[in-house]
Amino acid sequence: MRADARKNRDHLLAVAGAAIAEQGVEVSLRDIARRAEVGLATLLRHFPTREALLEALLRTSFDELTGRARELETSSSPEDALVRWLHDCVVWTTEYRGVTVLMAAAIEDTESALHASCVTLRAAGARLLARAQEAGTARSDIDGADVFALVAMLAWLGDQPSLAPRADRLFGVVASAILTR
Amino acid sequence: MRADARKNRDHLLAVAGAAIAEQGVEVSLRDIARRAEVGLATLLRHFPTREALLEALLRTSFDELTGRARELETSSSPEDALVRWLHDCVVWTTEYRGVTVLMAAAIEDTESALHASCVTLRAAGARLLARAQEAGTARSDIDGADVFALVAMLAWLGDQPSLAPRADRLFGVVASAILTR
DNA sequence: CATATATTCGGATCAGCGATCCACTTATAT
DNA sequence: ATATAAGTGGATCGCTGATCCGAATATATG
Repeated sequence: MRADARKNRDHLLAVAGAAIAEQGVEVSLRDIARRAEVGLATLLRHFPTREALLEALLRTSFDELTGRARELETSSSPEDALVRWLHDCVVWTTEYRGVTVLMAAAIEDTESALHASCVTLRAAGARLLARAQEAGTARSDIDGADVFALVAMLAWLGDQPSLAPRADRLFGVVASAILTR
Repeated sequence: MRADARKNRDHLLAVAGAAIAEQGVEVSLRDIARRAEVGLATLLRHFPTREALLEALLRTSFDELTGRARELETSSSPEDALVRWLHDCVVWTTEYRGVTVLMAAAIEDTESALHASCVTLRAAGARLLARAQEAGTARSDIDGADVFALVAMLAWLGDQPSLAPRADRLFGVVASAILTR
């Protein structure tokens, strides 16, 4: 990649991160391009879709979350590990208002730039769930896809201004439903 | 209202219902107007916002749901009444893909045409919850707004094609979390 | 260093959206 | 039959993301 292109790409990512933090993932791509003092076409060549832009922006976060899952797998009791990781996931999404809908769409769309990351995340959750289930502390009638859906639900809740104040309490309610104690 | 206007209004409602059933509540208003063989301006005069159109379209459903709540209040045990009504609410939203987001936005926006209906719905749920709480069969650390949020979460889940297959099972999980048995 | 060329850029354009304006039509009351 | 109030919808605005292509430029080569 040419040096000037690399510079534009990096700059766009930085600006996009700021814009999304302010306005959520549905922020106008034109706005991002304007704020980066770059043509819209330039943004769209580097990141042909909104998903592609997000994938580049969230790659680090995704890696951190899967790493966190591995870490908890050895450092905590199965039930604590599961609940803490779910909490980490939900908290993380609050930084990217609106990302949940895109992730839900991506996990079954193999063409989406976010697909692989979402599948990896779901697998990490499934491992933690299986561990708790083997220990007998998580209900056995749910699977990794259910956990992914539950996280998505709670994350979506946090995205809705009117419902967000309930997010913490309802996380507890849902967590208590997953555990068998 | 002039007779021709009334006719247009009714026709628009019928067409809008069909269009929304096919494409969800985010269907293009221009499309609805086109299918009704009417100018976009005409649709927008009868229903100045998407919320206003939905309000007219869903008024009957809203009334049915609140009526159903009253009915269950006398015909079923407190816990059955609560769970069945929640289920009715979630099932109902599946007919109007995407309506959950608008309802979540409307419940705190007193300007929204959907506001009153949402508040009424939340109150109906709060009554059923209180009844179950008094009977000691629902956890006491949640309130009507929490129930509204839980229904919204589950309804949203049903709107996401990739997560919808889990909706039934997770309804059960959430329901079991509300009840204290 | 000068030049060739492959890459990158972004203004211009397109079709779509909801919102608004206003000249025109039409139902209805007198 | 006519006056008038009510209703209509084409045209236009600013916005969105997508695409095209002539212009600008970084870089490799002579």
